[in-house]
Amino acid sequence: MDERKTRILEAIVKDYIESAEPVGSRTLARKHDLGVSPATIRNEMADLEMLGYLEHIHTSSGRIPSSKGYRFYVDDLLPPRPLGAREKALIDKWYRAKVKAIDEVFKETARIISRVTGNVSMVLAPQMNKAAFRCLQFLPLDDYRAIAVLMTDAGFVENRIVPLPDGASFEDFQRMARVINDTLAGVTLDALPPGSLKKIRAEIGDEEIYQAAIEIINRSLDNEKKERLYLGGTGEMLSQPEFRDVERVKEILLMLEEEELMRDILHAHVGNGLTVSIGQENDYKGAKDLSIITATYRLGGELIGTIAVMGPTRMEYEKAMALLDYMNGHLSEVVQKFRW
Amino acid sequence: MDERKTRILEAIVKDYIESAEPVGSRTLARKHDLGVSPATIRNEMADLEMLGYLEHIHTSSGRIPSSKGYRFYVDDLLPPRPLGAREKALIDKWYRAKVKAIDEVFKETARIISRVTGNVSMVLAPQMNKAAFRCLQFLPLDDYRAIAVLMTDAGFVENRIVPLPDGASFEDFQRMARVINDTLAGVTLDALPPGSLKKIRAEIGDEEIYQAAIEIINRSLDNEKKERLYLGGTGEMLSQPEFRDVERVKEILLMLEEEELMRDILHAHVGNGLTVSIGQENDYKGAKDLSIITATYRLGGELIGTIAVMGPTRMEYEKAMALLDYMNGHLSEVVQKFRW
DNA sequence: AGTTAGCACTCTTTTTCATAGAGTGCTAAC
DNA sequence: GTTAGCACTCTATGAAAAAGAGTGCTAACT
Repeated sequence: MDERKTRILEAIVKDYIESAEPVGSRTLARKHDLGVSPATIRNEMADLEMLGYLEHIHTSSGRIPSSKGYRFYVDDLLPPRPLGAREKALIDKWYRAKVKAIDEVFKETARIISRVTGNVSMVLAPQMNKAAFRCLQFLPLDDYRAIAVLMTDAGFVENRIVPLPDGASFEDFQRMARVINDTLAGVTLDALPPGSLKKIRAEIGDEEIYQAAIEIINRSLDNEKKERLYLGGTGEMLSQPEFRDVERVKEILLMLEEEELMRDILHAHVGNGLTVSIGQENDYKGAKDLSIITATYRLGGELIGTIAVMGPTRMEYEKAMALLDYMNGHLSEVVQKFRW
Repeated sequence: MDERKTRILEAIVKDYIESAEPVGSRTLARKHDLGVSPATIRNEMADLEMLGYLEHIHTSSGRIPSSKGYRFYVDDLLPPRPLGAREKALIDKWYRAKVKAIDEVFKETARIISRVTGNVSMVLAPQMNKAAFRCLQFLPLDDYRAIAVLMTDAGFVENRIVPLPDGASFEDFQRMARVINDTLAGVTLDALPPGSLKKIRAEIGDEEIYQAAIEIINRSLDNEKKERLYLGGTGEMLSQPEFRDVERVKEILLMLEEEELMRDILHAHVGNGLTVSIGQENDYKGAKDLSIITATYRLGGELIGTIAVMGPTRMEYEKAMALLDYMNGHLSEVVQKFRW
């Protein structure tokens, strides 16, 4: 990979990202001032194809970048470019206007991402079990039931209706809450230390109430393991010429509707900061011609959520990465603020 | 509209719903045993077109039903058919397997509807302000803040972080909660009787705490006026031949992403029980070639939510209506159960 | 040895044209 | 009132031709 090959590859990737059309040697020579003739470019292209950076649809159409080509472009050619001040200001303004509740932060984040990039965006809201336990309270409902309200570090409140076991009174539950609060304060929900359960059991005494307590904690965990997924831009996506085929669109929409699947895909891609996964590199076979960029946000060093862009491999990586990076910082900050 | 015209119109609508192709006289005569020749059918078709029940794309293609044609079909020709026992059993089973929390009832309802009808489905979860106030509680958070938990009749719990005004203690808040609970129990949130506010004010005494109380109630209302909208089947929809055109699909997806808009559309269509709105009849211009069927569910006579199917005017009305009717009853029941 | 011009060849896209098929509308006969 | 027949219209389909873009290779050039 000498200097010239690099420049030509870069030009091809850029052109293709812009035009969505296979790039030929002549056009390339005309548009970019590479200082060599189309013939030379053709030779270089043949080399680049041999090396696996480019692909050929058929004998006589221009080249398109392969996954490897994009990979090289993203890793070695893209200067990390921060988002422009104007865009930042716009985003901040949008947030201020739209966001009234914590839920909406995620929704609007997804919206902004899809608007700016023209692709599908996904936002995984913080997982409760990754957040630390803060406090558990009960509210009386009637003689048989109470509402358990569970709060975490990240500003989330979860509630659940729980039946009172026979013979237990609301006061028993209050006591149970006190014990649990004392024991679990600050503990991460997905890693309850085994000792703490024993301690709770000992403190509570009554076996039936202890079972109820465990039940509540487990139920909350159960539900919250499925973090909320916010999707945006399914309509936007159709502007991309690669989705002119309705069948393909259908496949993708069906995929997007499988929340479980999308969560799995996002989890698989989580890394440190920005992660780019290009075409073939994706594990899921329905995404072999898609690229996924993810960014993760943290709270106190602990990973609690993910935002992502998904689009055709021919994607404006630079823009998407800069945006994701910014939104990520933003989101971390917002979640931070909601911490108490 | 004599007997024969009616039969012919019915045959055309059914054929068109099934095939999505304009229906011609010859084919119609062959498939249905109408006892008359194609020529007669042609004459009748011409009449039906004159009367506005049928339409013509161009001189020599078969007829397709107009909005008026569908309307006649739906109103006068469709026998109200309940859902088959097998389907019902399937749905009930599905619910049992999938639904673990109240949220999921709505999500899965949307999913079932879109699966069965092959169209987009929408479910509006109960509005809090249509439900009756049940109880307000506070949980201490830190020295400056508390969590207000608001519960309603319909089984929903809403929480919100509220700052304690200067000089107020948590005990003041507890007292305030007591007053509010006593005063507002059973009152519908969107119609707080003016007298009750005065009463609360008098009881609380302290002006600042009173303001905080009002603030909390208002904020909750504010947020809950936007009931949750669950969407399903955007992928399913693409199986319909009328959506072979990507541009059209894009428009619809963009429309569906506008939650506000969708809510408005649903609200506009709400009636008693099943409502069918066909093509032109729709107010929103992006839905002029779509039909929307809605059903509303109630709690104690009060309307609290809506479920809907949206698809091309060429829709299996019979199936969709039967399904919606069943799901509706089901949902009313579920919400009822969650009542306390 | 690297670079370039030239040219034959390939493959796609677009256009044109002809044809087949489905359907209508009208007239005249039943 | 119903039907058969027929001319006419419009669409869909497919073949063939032409245009366009691009490659790969060879030979010439620096």
